[in-house]
Amino acid sequence: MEILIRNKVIEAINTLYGQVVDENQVQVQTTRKEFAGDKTVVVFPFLRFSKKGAEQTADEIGKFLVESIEEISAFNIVKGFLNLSIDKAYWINQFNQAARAEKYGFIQPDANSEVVMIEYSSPNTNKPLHLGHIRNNLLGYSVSEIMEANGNKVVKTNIVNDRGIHICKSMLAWKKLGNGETPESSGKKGDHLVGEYYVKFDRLYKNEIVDLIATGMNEDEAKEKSPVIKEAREMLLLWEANDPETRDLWKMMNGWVYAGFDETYRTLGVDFDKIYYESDTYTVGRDEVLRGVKEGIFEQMDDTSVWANLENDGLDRKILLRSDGTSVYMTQDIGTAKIRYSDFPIDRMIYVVGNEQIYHFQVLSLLLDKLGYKWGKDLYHFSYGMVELPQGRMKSREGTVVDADDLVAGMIDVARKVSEELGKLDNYKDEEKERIYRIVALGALKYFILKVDPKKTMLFNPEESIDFNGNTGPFIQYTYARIQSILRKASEAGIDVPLQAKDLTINDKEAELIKILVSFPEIVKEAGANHSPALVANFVYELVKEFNQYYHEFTIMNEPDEKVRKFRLLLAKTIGQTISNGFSLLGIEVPERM
RNA sequence: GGCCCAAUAGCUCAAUUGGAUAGAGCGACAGCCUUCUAAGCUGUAGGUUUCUGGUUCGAUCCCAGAUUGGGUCACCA
Repeated sequence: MEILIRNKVIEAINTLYGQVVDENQVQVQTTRKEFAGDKTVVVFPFLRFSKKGAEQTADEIGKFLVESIEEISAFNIVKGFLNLSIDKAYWINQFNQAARAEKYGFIQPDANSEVVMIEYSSPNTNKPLHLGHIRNNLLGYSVSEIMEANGNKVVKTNIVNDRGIHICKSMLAWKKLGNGETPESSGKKGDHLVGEYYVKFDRLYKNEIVDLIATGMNEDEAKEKSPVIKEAREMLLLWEANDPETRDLWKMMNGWVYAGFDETYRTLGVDFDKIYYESDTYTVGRDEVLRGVKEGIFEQMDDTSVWANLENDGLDRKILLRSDGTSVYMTQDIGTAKIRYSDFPIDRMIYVVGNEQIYHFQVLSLLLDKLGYKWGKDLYHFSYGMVELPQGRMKSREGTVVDADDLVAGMIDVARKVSEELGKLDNYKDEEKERIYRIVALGALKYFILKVDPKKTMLFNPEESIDFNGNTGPFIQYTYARIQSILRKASEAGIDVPLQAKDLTINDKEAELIKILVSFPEIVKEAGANHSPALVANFVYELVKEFNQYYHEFTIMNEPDEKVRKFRLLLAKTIGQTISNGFSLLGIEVPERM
């Protein structure tokens, strides 16, 4: 409709004033609620063509549009804004399209669809997942769903950083202090257990530094000379040299971590189509770097370390291989990229990684380009903002890291408490109750995180638990549950919900609801273009808020006019479906009752 | 210090990408359950959109500068 209006406006200006205007000079937008009308054309930009006042120009264009577009029945003018009224029949027709489709607003991928690979999560195997990872995982999963709803073939991928000096640190601490402790022997979740040893290493290291400084060494030197850090470095060399004992220990401890991660991923409801491990890709990266040296793209120093000089690209020098020959993060990312492109026919690559790594991805993009990969230049770094606590950034040293598992468990406790107080589920089996608590708890957490613009830094206050009232996941789930309750009542009463609405008049509130509802396809598209789950979240909230007012103001089941009653049932059902579909894009489930 | 990013109600976030009187939730205050689930609905209070200039018919949005906060510039990841 907006496109039609835009074209007709261009036509109007051409016939009325003999001028050709560019398509993007014509602004058509939904009319703000406080004014009469459905669509608004901003006429200010056309005044220089008409050489007339705003009101008169609007009037002339308005008359033209009423004549040339059948669905436009009337218009009004406020200042330079031309508000067009569109027939309710048009909206009912639009509504029927929404009611008819099972996945309204979604585009099915086909053979010609682009293949989009989305990397997210990418944990290190030396510590458990925390709140920052949660934002990453939820965004990654949701963006994947959104891209798929936009008709792309999506491959969700995860690169596990399973090797490197940081992994050796936990291994070393476990070897020194572990006494053979395992997840089984201690009853601890594997990733948490390994995380404890990473912290223990840090403590050892710090103590050694303090001791060395006491002997008169300066800090930098102490950091280099500490025996335990030297041991860790030796361990990394042993690991890269395939030392069996080191490899076995590594495999065992990583195994514990993976079991822990799997559990957390399952709880969060995220998954992957293909998981890569840095231990498999870093050698490919190293070979690529060495090829770069041979071809004169990178330079090797006398100490054998390899560097990329990006000063001509406005960046710095970047190390690619250490003097001891071991790889760094960047080396691995080069290898992973190469392998991925040979595994899949990737058209677009999206990295869901925090904005602290903007520089890293600028460099990666350049390096891949220099190595001759044509896709290097247009990799997309989906750079999201940090999650901060009221005191600022999470710091493991200060023990302020919010653990992912603890957070989810805490949310479930709150959901249980709230639900028990309300007592609406008293007649249900414990198993069913627990299932609903989980849905609601995760709905609260996910919505809380996904409703904010991914680019922005967001604040999380662990002191105040996430709300269940107002603009929240549970509020939306609750509305969905109420709709299902109505539909159950209708079904019990033997009322069939019609498939289409026809031959009826709708009230203003219903028209308003339909207008919001039918904007969903546009929202899905925008969310895809902007990689923004927040747009979907805001849409669903607006829809639900409007529906709750409607629910309060009008009765559905008790409506005496059968035709109206049936239409309202269809309206409620369609809105329920859209809530569910919208939430599915966020990875949030909806309960049938709560 | 160089570069990058942000700043909107007491708090957490929106604002159709330059449009109309800047909106929600939380918190505060006042109402609404004999009525399809009150995790709901209604109302009141709350704003010099950090500041100063500029561009424009029109600026929360674009530009310049300042202030404040954050990120990043490692043989860490």
